[in-house]
Amino acid sequence: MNETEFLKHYHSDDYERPSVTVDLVLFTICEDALRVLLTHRDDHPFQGMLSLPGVFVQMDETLDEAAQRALRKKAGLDGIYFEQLYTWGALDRDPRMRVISVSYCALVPWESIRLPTGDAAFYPAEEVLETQPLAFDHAQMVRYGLERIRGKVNYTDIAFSLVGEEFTLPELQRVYEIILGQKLYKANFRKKIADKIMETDKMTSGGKHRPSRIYRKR
Amino acid sequence: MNETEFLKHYHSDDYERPSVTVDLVLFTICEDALRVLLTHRDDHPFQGMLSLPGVFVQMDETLDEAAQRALRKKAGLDGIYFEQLYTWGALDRDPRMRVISVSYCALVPWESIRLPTGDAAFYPAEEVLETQPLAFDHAQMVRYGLERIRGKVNYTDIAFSLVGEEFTLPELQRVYEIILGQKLYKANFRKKIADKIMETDKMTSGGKHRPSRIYRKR
DNA sequence: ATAAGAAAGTAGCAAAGAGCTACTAAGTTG
DNA sequence: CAACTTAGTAGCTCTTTGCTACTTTCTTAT
Repeated sequence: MNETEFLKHYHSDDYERPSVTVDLVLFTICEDALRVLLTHRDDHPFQGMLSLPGVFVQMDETLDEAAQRALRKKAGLDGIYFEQLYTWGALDRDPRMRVISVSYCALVPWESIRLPTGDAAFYPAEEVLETQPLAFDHAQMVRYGLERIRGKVNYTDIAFSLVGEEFTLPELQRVYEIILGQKLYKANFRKKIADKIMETDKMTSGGKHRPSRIYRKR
Repeated sequence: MNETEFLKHYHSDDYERPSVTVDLVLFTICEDALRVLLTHRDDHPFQGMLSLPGVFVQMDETLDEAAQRALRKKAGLDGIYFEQLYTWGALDRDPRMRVISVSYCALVPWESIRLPTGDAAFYPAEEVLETQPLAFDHAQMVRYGLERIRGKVNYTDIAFSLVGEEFTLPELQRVYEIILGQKLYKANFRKKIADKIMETDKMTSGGKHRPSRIYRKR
């Protein structure tokens, strides 16, 4: 039996299959806090609770494509940084049926956000985790996302995904501080990121104190 | 409509669903190299090529449970270290049908291995990746697994999962060197892991030179 | 005008960690 | 008992990080 023959006779309907979804942990920084996009659930299960935006994975799209579709559909965003986080497969994570969910983390500068229709809004991540339960296992996903960016901020460039194309160093430092949850020393910070940035000839203006130089990512 | 009512009326058969598998990247260290468990494929597709052991995820098991089942069934192993790696969802990764695969990485000391029946064997990971293609996207999975343990070896305890309960420091150092692909300085290495180990009162014997002290993980 | 206040940006020391070399210790083999 | 080999330690140097103190440049109040 050659390969063509084999494929012809192959039956793929022998087993029951789980549904697969992609859930999105979309972070931004606003008002000195990491915020995560959440929506109120209208329907059972977990009616009235907050949950992450998600989509079912279609048969003709990859996981990354499903994540991009979710970003576009639920947050009106395109072309921003995202990465796969973890895949969740507890039996009862959705009481309706077996659903396996691939979580994705995405980062966007606050200034790029134009929230579309619907009640989706950005909630302070730490605070919302402490004060209320989220639908499904979404609290675990948010925690996992926070861990991931905390773990990666020091040895990757992900922090730049949370500021615009042009930024000042105090602004960028604030991003690091919010992610890490601690104050950093100005001088050390600048030494560390010196090779990742390019200075422009522009300065901020209109502020109340000394203007700050504007930089771009190298 | 209350929640019970809702669940009763919920239809979960409206969408076509992908199959979900778990593929296992099982590493051990033998003959001064990281080796990965592979089997020869008997059937199409990729007949005759090497592939990772894998199982379909059943409706009554979690992803971790599926990974444990694969470990038990394909390698006769139980209770060893494993962690989820990444989930692969390319449309054509399996030509028969849409299959999404959750890859897991597992580590086992060479001395714990009793390979069961079948042709499964441990191949030097780097070498096999360079010399022949693997079935499906399994080469990517192996590469991802290698990256993961290289990335984690310096800030976690995963290296201990590749030695037995009792080990000497030259032996443990060799594990680090093989994972990182470079020689390490004895003195530095010992400083770095000093707080992770406990010395026993035992020494190696029967060797050709000075005996080495035997340690355990703290 | 000029001083005070506040944030931006820099200089430089101290402490800690990593890189490296050279030594001593304890076994086996000829 | 000398030579060899591997185990284990001491200690220097160099780089990085932690931290403090300073200078610079703007706004605001007097």
